[in-house]
Amino acid sequence: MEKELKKQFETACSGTDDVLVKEELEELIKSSIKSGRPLKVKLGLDPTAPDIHLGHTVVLNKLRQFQDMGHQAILIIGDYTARIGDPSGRSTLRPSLAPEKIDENAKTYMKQAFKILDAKKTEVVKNSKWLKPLKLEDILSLTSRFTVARMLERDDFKKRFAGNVPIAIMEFLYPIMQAYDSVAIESDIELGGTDQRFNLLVGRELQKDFGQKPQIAITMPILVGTDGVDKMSKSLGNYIGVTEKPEEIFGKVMSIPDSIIIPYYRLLTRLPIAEIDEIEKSIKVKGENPVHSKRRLAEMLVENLYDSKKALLARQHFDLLFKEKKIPDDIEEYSLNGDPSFKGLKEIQIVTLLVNCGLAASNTDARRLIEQGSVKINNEKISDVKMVFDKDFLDGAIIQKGKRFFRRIKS
RNA sequence: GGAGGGGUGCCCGAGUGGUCAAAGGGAGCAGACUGUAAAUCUGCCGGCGUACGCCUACAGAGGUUCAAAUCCUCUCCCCUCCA
Repeated sequence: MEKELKKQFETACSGTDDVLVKEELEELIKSSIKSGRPLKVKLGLDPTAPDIHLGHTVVLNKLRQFQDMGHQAILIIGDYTARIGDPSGRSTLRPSLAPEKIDENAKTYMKQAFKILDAKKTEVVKNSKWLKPLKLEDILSLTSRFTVARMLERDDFKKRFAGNVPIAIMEFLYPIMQAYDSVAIESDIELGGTDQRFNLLVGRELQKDFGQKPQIAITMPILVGTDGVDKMSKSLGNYIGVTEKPEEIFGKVMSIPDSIIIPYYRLLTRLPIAEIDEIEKSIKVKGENPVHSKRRLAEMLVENLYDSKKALLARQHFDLLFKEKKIPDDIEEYSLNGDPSFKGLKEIQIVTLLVNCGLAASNTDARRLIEQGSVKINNEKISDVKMVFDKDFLDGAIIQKGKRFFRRIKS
């Protein structure tokens, strides 16, 4: 019992940014073990942006850990909140989403989220279920429990208020609605990113007001992107999407800087803390070459999102390409006959070919690449910009740009 | 409403009549080294052309001039100070 408690508690806290309040969490786990009642662990999701990357999975992984310990995961789809449109961030009002669009987004989101979560053990609810029936009097009663000063404690509100950036009254309602979700499902624990800290705490307060035991707020750190500098985001291009191909994911992980290997282990894998500490020690203290840990990480991440077989294949693909410098066999094809600009031609210029098959951005770019010696056809370096090829010769040939871009040419 | 400052290539930023496709840095691409790491070094980094060359570009529209990112006019946008 003591051992189980320690294990669960440590797992719950591992990799977190903050746990409020730790003592209460320990109590909670203890009573759960004693009574055999699983804890309700809540995670709210925003059905406006359905495409998820590893940054989003940090919190999903944490939820999965709870599932694995036998607790109840509850995903809340913020359909009601999304329908109204969140004006957060400047004055631009986000367009309110149509219900069908919300459903569609939620569906794609879940399809991706279930790469991490155990779908069978996840309860999914829409918050319109309890938010929609609320009457104005209910809402007034809810809002009367919070003060403007309290709301202004939230960091972004505070900054906007100080900087004279407008805050819509409605925005104050968002934390309250989210808090009401916790009341509605009587959550024991709510997960979120560091930016959710305030909202999670409001949940605690509201639950207390409703005579419930306040939820534990667990915040997870923001994941740094593959560049090792900025937070992972699609717009910065430093992300790894969960729907990307296994080889792609493996490759991207292999390109991350050494400095973030351990943080990735902590936030993206479900390895026991002790084991991660061990890996860290072997690199930092024993001076082991970090590639080994990185390869293992890459394989694990692919396995998480796909399966062990795909992970193995991805690794083999990688080795083939970079260790043995061989040409992979699943190369994108490019058909000469399918390209109208080559119609009727017997001879094809290398520059045009590079552009048309998508390996070069422009003729100038193509010429540049050739001059710098990065273009190969059938493993032979092309050094002459004016090179012309016979169409028949090109059939089945493999054209390569740099280290990792290939095209198989068909006539 | 008044006064002033500013908008330059993917980003930051220099440039105040020709020598400007526009310094410098970052990002990016390619090469060397390596572990698709970091650091470092080299080359490239608007488009078209084999090339002397041409076209497009310094918020937008006009104008002055042999010549404009640079001067003038108007328009739009941003910032600071005063009321």
